Amino acid sequence: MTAGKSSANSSVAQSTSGQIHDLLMGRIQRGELGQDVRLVDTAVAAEFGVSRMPARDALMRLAHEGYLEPTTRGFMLPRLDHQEILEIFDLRRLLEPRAAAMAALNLSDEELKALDDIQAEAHAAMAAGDIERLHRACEIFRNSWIAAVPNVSLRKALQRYMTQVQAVRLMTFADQANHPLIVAGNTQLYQAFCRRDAVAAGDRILRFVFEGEAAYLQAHEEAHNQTATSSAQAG
Amino acid sequence: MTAGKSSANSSVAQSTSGQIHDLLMGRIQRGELGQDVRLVDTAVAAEFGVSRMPARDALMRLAHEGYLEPTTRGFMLPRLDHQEILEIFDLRRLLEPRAAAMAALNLSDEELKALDDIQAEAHAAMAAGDIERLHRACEIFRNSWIAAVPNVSLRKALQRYMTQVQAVRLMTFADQANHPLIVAGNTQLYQAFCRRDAVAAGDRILRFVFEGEAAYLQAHEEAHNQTATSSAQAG
DNA sequence: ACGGGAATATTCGTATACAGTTTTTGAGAT
DNA sequence: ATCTCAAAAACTGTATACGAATATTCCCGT
Repeated sequence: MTAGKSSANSSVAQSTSGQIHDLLMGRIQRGELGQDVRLVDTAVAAEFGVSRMPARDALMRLAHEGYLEPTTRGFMLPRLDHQEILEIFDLRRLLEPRAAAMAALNLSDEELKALDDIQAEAHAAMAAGDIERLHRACEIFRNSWIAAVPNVSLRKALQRYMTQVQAVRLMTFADQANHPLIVAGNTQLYQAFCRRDAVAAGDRILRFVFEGEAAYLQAHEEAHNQTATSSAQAG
Repeated sequence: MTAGKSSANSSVAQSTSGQIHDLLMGRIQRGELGQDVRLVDTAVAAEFGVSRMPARDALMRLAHEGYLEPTTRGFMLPRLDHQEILEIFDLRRLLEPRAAAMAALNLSDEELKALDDIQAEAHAAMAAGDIERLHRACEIFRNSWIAAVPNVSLRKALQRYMTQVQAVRLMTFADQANHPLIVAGNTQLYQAFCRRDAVAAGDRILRFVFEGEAAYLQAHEEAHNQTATSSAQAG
């Protein structure tokens, strides 16, 4: 709505710290940060050719927004624990059906076309077996329909759980068996949007969240077993 | 879960900026900030006897969390417009029933006792016709049961709309006819909590939000008419 | 060789300073 | 008296500096 109220939406950043914030968030969103990299304000400042203060502000802001986690030695990607992820699934079940329903009534033809395009991209990525590309396409698909939610407060609330959604996606995409489910789910959601069928859109996204939770639980289980066996081998 | 992960829960703050953040948030929560006060970092720093940096950090953090709004000259309470308030009612209808249901299953006997005490205080305030005191009591009642919501993410989401709740309360409390409705509603909610009746608690809070919206719409209408007549008189 | 503890290094939080920008103030002109 | 424009004040953002806390390293004793 208003132009540059907050730089959270990739709009132009006015201050240096805002620019660094957006740049780093882009890296986080694109998965360019390994799970073990430690972001230290001095290093970030040196990279951008500024003093510690803007870098520190950007890092602290990202931490407060939940995209990074402050440690005693630098900032790292948040190692979101199992419990937290489950809690956010709970929240998403409360919010996303209503949001999708409202989006169904509000999406413009141009926005629907964009959703169609990115769905085609997702299909191509799946066919090519390119997980990274599929991940990006799903991210864009989700952000696109969320952007059409007219309730600003609801929209912002959803955008806050981007990190959780991404983390879950990264875990569940590892199993290729999940890819068709995800793409088909998005296609059904898109079709509901095209029909302006708010009820179907809400139902579909609710099923989507449930399926996502199931896939996450399975991936979590497998990761847990793997860790157990490997540590058993080590010990 | 973990002890001092974030200082958002009134836990011990480690750094000066964290302490200032918590103190200022307490003032915001208790409604001690007028709609026109401008918080400037230098003034805050002087009040707490520190330099600008911790004060600035605290203010910016509060702004990023949504409790304050940055302006060209200091930070102010976010000025919610009509549309935004209605949107947040929508959000509250999605979140609060589930939150109250979970709180009903999670409230300890001590917490229930505290709710009972603050309800007695609310009754006394209503009998005395002390709007300010009733406002505070309702605020404490609400914060108390929300504090018992075990889902951390959901709890934080609810706490973000404190400003809206307060603004609505201030408007609707002006009409004394609303006072019995509010106190009676809280009493029913408390009784549902005591019975560990999650369904009744969820239903009750949903009705509460609807009633709050109706009262707000009426107050808004009246304020609108009053403005129209006064401007007509002036013109 | 291995464990413990002190010295070192790294990093964080805060203080102070300065430049750019915007709002307010005040003097002068109409 | 009011309007205009310039000077001043206030505020923000960033730079640099310093003390404190914590991790790391290295040396020494066992």
